[in-house]
Amino acid sequence: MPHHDDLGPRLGGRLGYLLKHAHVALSALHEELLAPFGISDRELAVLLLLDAREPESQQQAARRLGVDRTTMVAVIDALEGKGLVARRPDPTDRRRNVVALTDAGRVTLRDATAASDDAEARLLGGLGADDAARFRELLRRVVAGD
Amino acid sequence: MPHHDDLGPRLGGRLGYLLKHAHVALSALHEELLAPFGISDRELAVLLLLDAREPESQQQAARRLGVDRTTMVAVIDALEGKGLVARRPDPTDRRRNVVALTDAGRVTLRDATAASDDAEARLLGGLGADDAARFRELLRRVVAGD
DNA sequence: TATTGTTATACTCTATAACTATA
DNA sequence: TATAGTTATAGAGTATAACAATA
Repeated sequence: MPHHDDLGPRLGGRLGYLLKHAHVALSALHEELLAPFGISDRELAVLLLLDAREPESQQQAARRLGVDRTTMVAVIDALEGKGLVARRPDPTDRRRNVVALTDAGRVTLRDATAASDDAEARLLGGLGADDAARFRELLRRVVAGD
Repeated sequence: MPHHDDLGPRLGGRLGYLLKHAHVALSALHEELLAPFGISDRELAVLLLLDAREPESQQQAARRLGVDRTTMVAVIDALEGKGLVARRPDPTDRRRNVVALTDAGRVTLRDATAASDDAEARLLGGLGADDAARFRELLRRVVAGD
């Protein structure tokens, strides 16, 4: 991980620098805390999406996550290889795969989400509970464009 | 750019998702607004760093930005090719290059920084001035670990 | 021996184009 | 003709290893 020597206020205060490094720091925490469950932060995102939206075709899931459908193929391949999701042909349109969580996938999702909650809490550890909640809400509004 | 269909609160509220998409949105704004100056957001970061810290060796600059020294070689190559920075051998240690802004580099830095300020303002456009300042301060504390 | 800049190389992430099977 | 999944391929971005010059 970066060493973070002093940058001076001009670069160190830029939003691009700050957003990138916050994301890198959270990714490192996720890599560490999700390791026991054998999944990545991106795979957890797909499990969360399927849990909320199932049944969902691969392409629908890809659109919601903002990635290409060809990217989704490899992610689903990996999750299926671990037994966490299953592809079934959609009976009403046999071009499609419906992707659904398995029982093992639901267990992993529950435990890995708790680990991710821990990673988020560590990232925001320096803020008190009130400021952490404020930060979450402001960040949500930034992304939503409100 | 992503279409952002509804994700449900579980995924759409995760910090990893929010930080990534805020960063992607800002990168897109930077790509658009920095185009007239012929530099990328990463090149602007290096110009800002050199302006604050010059004279600086390539390796010192790389450490401060948290990237590998081999990555910095290509960035400096590009900036030098555009006439915005110049490499000089360090007289006191001839293994090193001292990298300094040229006059053209200083002009580009000034104008591109104004464009980047505009990009940041657009990203935070939905927040009022008070909330934008609050968000900046909280994000800075998150990265600093305070 | 260790360090700086460099090159060559490889690995990850992602997208584009083309193929297939269905519609 | 168009769409879903897939494969092959290529382009960023970044890191590791090895080399030459210098300390």
